[in-house]
Amino acid sequence: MFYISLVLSLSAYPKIRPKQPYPMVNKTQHSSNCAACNCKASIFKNLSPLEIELINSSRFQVSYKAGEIIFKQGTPSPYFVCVTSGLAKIYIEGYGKNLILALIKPVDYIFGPGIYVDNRHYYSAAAVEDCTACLVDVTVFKKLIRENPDFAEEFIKRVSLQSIFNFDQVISLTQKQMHGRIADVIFYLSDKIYCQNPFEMTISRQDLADLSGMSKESAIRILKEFKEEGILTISSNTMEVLNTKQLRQISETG
Amino acid sequence: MFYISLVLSLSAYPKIRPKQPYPMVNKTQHSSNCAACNCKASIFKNLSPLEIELINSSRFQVSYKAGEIIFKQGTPSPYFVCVTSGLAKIYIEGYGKNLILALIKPVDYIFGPGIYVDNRHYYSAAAVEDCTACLVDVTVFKKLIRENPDFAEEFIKRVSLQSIFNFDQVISLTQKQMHGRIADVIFYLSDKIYCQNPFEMTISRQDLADLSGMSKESAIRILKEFKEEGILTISSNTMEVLNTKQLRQISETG
DNA sequence: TACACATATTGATATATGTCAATGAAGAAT
DNA sequence: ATTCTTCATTGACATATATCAATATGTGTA
Repeated sequence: MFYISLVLSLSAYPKIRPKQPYPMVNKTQHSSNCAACNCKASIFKNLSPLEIELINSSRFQVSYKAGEIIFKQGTPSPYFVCVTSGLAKIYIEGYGKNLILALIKPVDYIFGPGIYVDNRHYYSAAAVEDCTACLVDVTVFKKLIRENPDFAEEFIKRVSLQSIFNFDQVISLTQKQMHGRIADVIFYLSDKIYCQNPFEMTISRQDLADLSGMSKESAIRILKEFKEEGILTISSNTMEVLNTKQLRQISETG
Repeated sequence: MFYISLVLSLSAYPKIRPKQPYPMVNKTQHSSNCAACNCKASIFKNLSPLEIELINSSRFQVSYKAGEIIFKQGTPSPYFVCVTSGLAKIYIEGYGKNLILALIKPVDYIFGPGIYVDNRHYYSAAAVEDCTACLVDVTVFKKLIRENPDFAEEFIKRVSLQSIFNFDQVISLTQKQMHGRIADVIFYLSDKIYCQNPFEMTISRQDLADLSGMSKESAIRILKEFKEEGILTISSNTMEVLNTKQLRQISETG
């Protein structure tokens, strides 16, 4: 499905975050100015210095520990969330299980479709690794959409890209068997999220299952088969794809 | 993902189109002016008379016979398509089978996500019943998005509504069993598309299967079970839901 | 160290669902 | 009418996948 949300992943994943606990900082703290920030989401590239300052003035920073919920499906949604470090997931809470729509890494944003409808979240978001994020008031965001056509166009473009990504996702979920779906998720992780080949999977097996729309046990079994066939190795959550070509073929033959 | 596309369904379905063959009119023909047209898509409500005229001047009308392809996944996409009569479907051609993302009825539009990306279609569209449609040059559409913030905001709102619809669709497809999925499709047809209770199903069983992500045979079997349980009746493609409450429960229990 | 707890793994089993093949029914074309 | 073609229906069967239960592994804490 279909396609899906207003989230984008365009930048490279910098470095795997060590699992050391962060100090909890949940109070508002204006850190360095947006204009000078190297964690600025690329969607803001078309904004003037004045407009950046507008974003900056309504912005505040929050830290989340791994596992913490960032926002919950059904709740009101007054913020544009920009993930500046760590890894988060957005997921729909369905009938007894979750479907992960995407993983969000720095510097990407989370901006649900409810904001232009009824100001509610239509999916939940949670920190997979310890995260920091900048929150921006949506009214500022909407104001800029109205006032800056380049920004509006860029936004629509990103929404469109996300739709296209989601088309592939729905087809994978509804028309491929488990092997193909797991293959797709592995490519998503290695190419789009961790962007390395031997990569440390900071997501759980349950998350892997929620990404591929199957039970945790099934996901584990497929992984085991892939190991036995020499397609990949896993040791203590570090996965390496050994036979990309074969994995690609599994993805394509469903 | 469902989650998916830039299509919207807001208006009521007027009347079931009889299956008489239309005269094929595939040449350009400017019919009556947009400004006076009662088939105007509601997304245009915020446009000034001057802007409406801009749409009108770049617009032309086409007829499609049932079964004909309107456009094909992968091809370039220079038009905004507004369905003015009949019924169309948009569908992704996946691995051996299709997934219908939505049915499009008058007066709704088809406007794929590729238009702001690489100008290609990411799904196909075909006439289910005989159709007429108005095509508008996308450059005109994009120009209006840039120049009229109300129109841009309305457009984003509709894209968002579609995303939300697609969330439900993906959850239905990936987390419900066949009975629940068929129930969802029946509600979609009776509440959103035909908008009547005894309604004539102008879509085929294959379409029904492609809407619910299962094989044609399975879809037929579930329908048969529903008939046997007295939930609905079908005679010569006229379906009537007899026990809405039970059908709703089947939808919710997956 | 030992315990408690969460997460990962494995096996056995039930079942939901697709595939294949055959038959029937309804139009369209001759 | 009769043939032809497409679509709908039904049954038999194979299998992909979830569920349940048991065990293992790891991780933080007292």
